[in-house]
Amino acid sequence: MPSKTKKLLISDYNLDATLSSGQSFRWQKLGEDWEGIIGQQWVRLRSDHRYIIAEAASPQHNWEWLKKYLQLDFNLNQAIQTFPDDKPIQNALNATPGLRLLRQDYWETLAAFILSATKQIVQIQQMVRLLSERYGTQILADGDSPVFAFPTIEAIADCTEKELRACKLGFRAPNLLAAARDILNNKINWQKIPLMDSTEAREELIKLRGVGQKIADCILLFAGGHQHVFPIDVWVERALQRLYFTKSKPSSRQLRHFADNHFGPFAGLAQQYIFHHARIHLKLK
DNA sequence: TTCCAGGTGCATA
DNA sequence: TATGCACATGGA
Repeated sequence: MPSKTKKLLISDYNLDATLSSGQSFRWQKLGEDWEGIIGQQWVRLRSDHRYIIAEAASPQHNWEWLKKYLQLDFNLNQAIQTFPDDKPIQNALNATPGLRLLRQDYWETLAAFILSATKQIVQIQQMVRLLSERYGTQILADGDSPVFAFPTIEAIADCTEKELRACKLGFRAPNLLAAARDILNNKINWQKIPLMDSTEAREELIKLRGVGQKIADCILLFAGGHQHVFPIDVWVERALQRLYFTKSKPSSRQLRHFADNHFGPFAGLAQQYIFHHARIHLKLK
């Protein structure tokens, strides 16, 4: 029977850390609950040690969309076994057990990370919210305020640069606009990206103005599920230097090489642990 | 007031 | 290949 609520069995799933770790920008914590938007669905989540309790705005025939987004079938323990046995990564693991990677929509991830350039996470959330309120469609929700899906590619492509700047995007506005229009004009092979290997997909994504390796890697990891991809941002760069290179100051090229060869097949997950650890626990800068 | 934020693109040497 | 800088906006 379709139901508005669902009890999902979990183990080692740290919902708080996962939803607040800078992968997705559409979640809000209200008391013990998380309210968020996944595609066209509003959902409220709450977790204890053994379950995530989900509540949707309308009765659901199946919950695969949520299971996929949360990656409930991902074997975290097996992935962690492949991590290097060194202090830094083990410390990051111990600091936030159960941190996971989500599997998000390609377009929304691309757009959000185009907006992420030199912005704090709270400000990215604000830009995404403004864009959604103004150019997304309203969706059914069971909370206190109206909720909007992230705007479609077409909706963004129809905007003017001025309208996007009015959503506080600043110099990111022309980049987001060009990305939407270039996708619709087939300037890049957008439809095939999910089928490509990571190298090919990255080459395709960085054809977009405002998308370099870091943003492309976030899309590959958070939307594409390319587990070995290791995005290096300022936090991760500082953390790697602090944790692994105490005596020398490696160039960003050397760091890139180190990251690609040190963390193994689930390097992307290792990156998320390092990022979260650096942001929450380490006094970097 | 000043500094800086999940970067990128471009100029310069 | 490496470094420096501009690019908007808002919070600390």
